[in-house]
Amino acid sequence: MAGVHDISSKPSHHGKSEIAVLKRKQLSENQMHLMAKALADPRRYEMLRQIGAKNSAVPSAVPCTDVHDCQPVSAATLSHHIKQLEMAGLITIIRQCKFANLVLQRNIFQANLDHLEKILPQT
Amino acid sequence: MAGVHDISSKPSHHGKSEIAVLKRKQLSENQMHLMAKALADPRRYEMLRQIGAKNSAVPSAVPCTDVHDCQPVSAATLSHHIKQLEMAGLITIIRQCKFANLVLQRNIFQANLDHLEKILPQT
DNA sequence: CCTTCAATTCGATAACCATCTGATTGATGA
DNA sequence: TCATCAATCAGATGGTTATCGAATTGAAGG
Repeated sequence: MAGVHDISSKPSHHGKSEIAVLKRKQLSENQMHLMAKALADPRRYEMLRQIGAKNSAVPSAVPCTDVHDCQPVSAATLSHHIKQLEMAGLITIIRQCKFANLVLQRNIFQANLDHLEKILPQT
Repeated sequence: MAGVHDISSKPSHHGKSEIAVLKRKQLSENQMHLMAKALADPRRYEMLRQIGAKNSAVPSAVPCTDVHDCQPVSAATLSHHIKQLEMAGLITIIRQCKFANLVLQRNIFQANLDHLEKILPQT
């Protein structure tokens, strides 16, 4: 039932660049949707804030265990949320043997915000 | 289970202005959360786009029926989504007897985006 | 080798929510 | 007055997902 009311129709004469633009647009729409879903959960929102917070020794790489210490959930649940954040492109995971370190992808985050602003025409 | 891991604790010596700031902060956090949830549903996202789209006769007031024509859902479902968008502060409803007209609240929308950007420190 | 510990995976459960149908309200016009 | 139509409400249902415990993997350290 998703996409039933698409714009579609307009079958022909796309130049290659037009198609590329469409694909990129759809990609960012999808990214947007993933980010919105990610931020819609209070726990993930909090986690993302922590990961993005400027603090401590290493700039911009937060140990997974630090995040766990701040969130009263099981390791399984935490892992689940981290996967969602990663799939949304909002964080990357740097693995050092046993440990996972989380990095906020500010460029993606910002790109999605910029994309959202364009909902407002003639700002 | 929501809010279990709050910042809280720190019982004393708040100046009045400090409290006001806290309240405002919490308000915008709540607004943020409502907006994220609103945008996380593809249908609501599409509706908001349409309401925000610059078009047609009246600038910035879209008849509810126009939105319904673009969304293959029942009137009840549409009403539900409109309520969510309104509760998130993203639209206001102007009623003219039988009809409802929807207006995107660009200032609220923009304010939430600005608030979100602050997740990224030292941009 | 065995233990420990961080992280992931699996299956189950409960809560949430988008959606529907049907009933209701309130305004319009014949 | 009655039929119509936009919008909302009430209740039910199905799908999605946040959460858990238990089992698994993989890397260190004794």
